[in-house]
Amino acid sequence: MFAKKIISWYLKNKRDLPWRNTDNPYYIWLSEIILQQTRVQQGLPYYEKFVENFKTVEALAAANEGEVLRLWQGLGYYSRGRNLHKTAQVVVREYGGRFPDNFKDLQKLKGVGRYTAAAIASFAFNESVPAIDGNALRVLTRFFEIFDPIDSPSVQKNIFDIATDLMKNVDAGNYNQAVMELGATVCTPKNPNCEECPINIECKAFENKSVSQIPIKAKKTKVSQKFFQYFVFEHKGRYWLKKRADNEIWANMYDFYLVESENLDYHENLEKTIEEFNIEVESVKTYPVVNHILTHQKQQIAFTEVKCKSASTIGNGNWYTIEELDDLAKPKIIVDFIQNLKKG
DNA sequence: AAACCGGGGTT
DNA sequence: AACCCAGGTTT
Repeated sequence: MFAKKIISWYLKNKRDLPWRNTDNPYYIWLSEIILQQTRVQQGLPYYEKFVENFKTVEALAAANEGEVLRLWQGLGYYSRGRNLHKTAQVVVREYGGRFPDNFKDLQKLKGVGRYTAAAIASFAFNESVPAIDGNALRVLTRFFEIFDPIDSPSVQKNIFDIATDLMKNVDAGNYNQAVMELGATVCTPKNPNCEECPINIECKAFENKSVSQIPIKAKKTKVSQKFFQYFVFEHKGRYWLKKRADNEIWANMYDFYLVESENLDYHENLEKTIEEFNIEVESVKTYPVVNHILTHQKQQIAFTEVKCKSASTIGNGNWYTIEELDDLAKPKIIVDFIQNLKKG
C-alpha cells in the first residue's frame, strides 16, 4: 500500500525535470552525478549546459578535462567533474559506449556509489533496487519511526533491506522517484507538510508526533579552522596562475599562488614569498580577509595583490590576461575574486 | 552558525 | 566501520 499510494501521489504532483523524461542511462547518470550534494535548483542549469555541449557519452569522453571542469565551475566538489570525464572515457573504451545495465556493475564506475547505481538501475533499466538518498532516508525513518542513527552503516543496511521489500511488484523507477520527491517537497527536514502527505495515516512518526525528531544523527560534523593566503601577482595587466597537480585538492584547476599558514600572520607569508621568488615589488594591496565557511572547515582567506616590476618566473605558473582567465577552470573563490577585480 | 542537498572514496 | 571531503545555498 505504501508504494502504490506514493506512486499515485507522485504521478499527480511531480516536478517536470528534464532527466525524468528519458530512459537514456547517459542522461540519467549525468543528472545524478550533478545532483550529488546539490539541489535541483542549483544543478538544473549545469545539466542543461552539459547536455547541450555533450549530447552523447562519446562526445563527453572526447572532450578535454579542462573543458569539463570549466563547465563544472561553480558547482563545487570538483572531483565529481573529473570522475564524470574519466567514467565517460571508461564507458566508451571499455564498455563499448554502453553503460552497465545493473545495480552491481554500475557501482564499478568511478563516482557511482550505492545510491547513484540504484538510481540509474531503476530509472534506466527498471531494476528493483531502492535508491535511498537523504530524502528517501527521511521518509522511511519517519514512516517507521526509526530512532536509530542514520549515519550508522548497519542501520542504513537495515533500511535498505526494508526498502527493498517495500518496492516488490511496483514500478521501480517511478517508486524511487516518488519516495525522493515526497521527501524533497512534503516530508522536508523542517516544517514538513504532513497534512498534505499521502501516507500520513500510516506514518508512525506522525501518529506519535515525533516527526520533528527524526531522522537522528549520532555524530556532529567536525569543523576545523584553517588560514590561507592568496598572492595575486600582477604585471602589466597579466596575472599569475598555476594549474594544480593531479593529486591535490582542486586537482587540475587553476588558481593564484597559495600559502597555508598556522595563523593570521600574513605579513610574514608576504616577506617569505617575495624573497623566495626574488620578486621586485611595485606595490602591495591587501584585501579584507574573506571568511569561507565550508561543511568541514572554517577558512580565513587573505588576498594580497602584488604588482610586480617584471613578469618573473614563479614556480610552474603562467601569466594570463583577464580575458584569457575566462577559459580556465577555477574554484569559485577565485572566480569571485576576479569578478571583484574587474569591477575595480 | 548550523543545517541542508549528501554520496563517494580511502584507510 | 571510521574517517574524510579547499561546496554552494538556505535557515
